[in-house]
Amino acid sequence: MTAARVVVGMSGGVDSSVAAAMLQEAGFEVIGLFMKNWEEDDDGTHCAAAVDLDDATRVCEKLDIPLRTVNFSHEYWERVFMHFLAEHRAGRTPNPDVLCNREIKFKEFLHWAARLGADFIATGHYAQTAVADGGHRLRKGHDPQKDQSYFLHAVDESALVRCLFPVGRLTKSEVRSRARRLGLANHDKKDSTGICFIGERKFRSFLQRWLPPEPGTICDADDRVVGRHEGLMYYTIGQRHGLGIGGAGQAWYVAGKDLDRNVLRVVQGHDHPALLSRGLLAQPLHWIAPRPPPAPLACRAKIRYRHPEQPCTVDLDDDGRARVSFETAQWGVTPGQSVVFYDGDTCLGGGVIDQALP
RNA sequence: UGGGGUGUAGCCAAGCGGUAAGGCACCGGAUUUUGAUUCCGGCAUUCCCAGGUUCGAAUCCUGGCACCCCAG
Repeated sequence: MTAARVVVGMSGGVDSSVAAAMLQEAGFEVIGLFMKNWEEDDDGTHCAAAVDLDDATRVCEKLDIPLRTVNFSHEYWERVFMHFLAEHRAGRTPNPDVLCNREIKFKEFLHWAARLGADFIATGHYAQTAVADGGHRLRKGHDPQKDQSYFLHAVDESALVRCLFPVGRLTKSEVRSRARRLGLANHDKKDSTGICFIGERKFRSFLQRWLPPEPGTICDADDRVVGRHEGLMYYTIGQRHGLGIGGAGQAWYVAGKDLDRNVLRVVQGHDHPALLSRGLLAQPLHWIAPRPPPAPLACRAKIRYRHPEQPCTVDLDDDGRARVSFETAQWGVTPGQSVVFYDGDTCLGGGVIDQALP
């Protein structure tokens, strides 16, 4: 009998490298795939993708597995980046990586692998899958510090069926020591940050390339002018730096945006009540399983990546919009970001925050 | 023009004869597969200017200059 074939998305980082090695050890026929989904821009300094391809190539040579490359830049641009820009234009703060996973890594990549006759695809995500009640579930990664299920909550269950996350049952340090034992050159490579496939950027000037400035005033809660902004789309709720407001008292934070008047609303002090929300509305929603769960649903929710999950109750209205009520008020609830629901270690799904409720 | 007050980093602001606190902003780094938050580090050889007293002045004295407030 022939070994199952798996295509591993290789980023050039440790996690996907170790994932490939683990699958190989487990007896799979492993094929590596390096995705290039962003065309280099004028910066010139961002040759990181070339370094990453280099690292992926060396790892695959070491493991003696074939490495293919593919370019989904067009799909990324159309289905992820356009939406990313539209959301910013609307004054919201999108999470492009959530979309990237749904549209590119676990859709385009999956289709591409299927055409190659693959039985599965795999990535270096810190997440796990499980079968329960006859369905596929998404579970948190074993390492609580690295769990990336938040970014995967929008992936369709039908895709999860064909996904493997080998490093999901390891901790980051276990992954690194495995890489070291395997003699992988990238065992000590720094974790990647910034938007997936794009990398770290000076965010405002990056956005400025597509969204031209629309300067206006910055006002406090009493509508007094305290500064000037360059365009509402460049700021996000809870943001402190980059406002340029000096003077007496505590630091200033972005509390809201008045799009009609082009006014950025700020408040003084991290603990200002205007930064706290008892609840939120989210839409559209994506449920993994069971979907949708019976409402009202008592569970835990994350408002952003790497924030402790919060006990809450989720109610659904007729058009499938969620109303989330937290036990304790949450800081900096931001429209455009994802709210992701958990039942223990199971990621139930989530949605896009539409509105923070006082 | 009289009377009072104030002039310390981009902005607030302590200091009141012993060799420039702190906060905000800004910059750098850490954390981070979004954006934020958070954390750590940096940030006035100099206190409006010019003289003077003193071992020693941002602090005292003299004279300017600027701004603010109250009178007119």
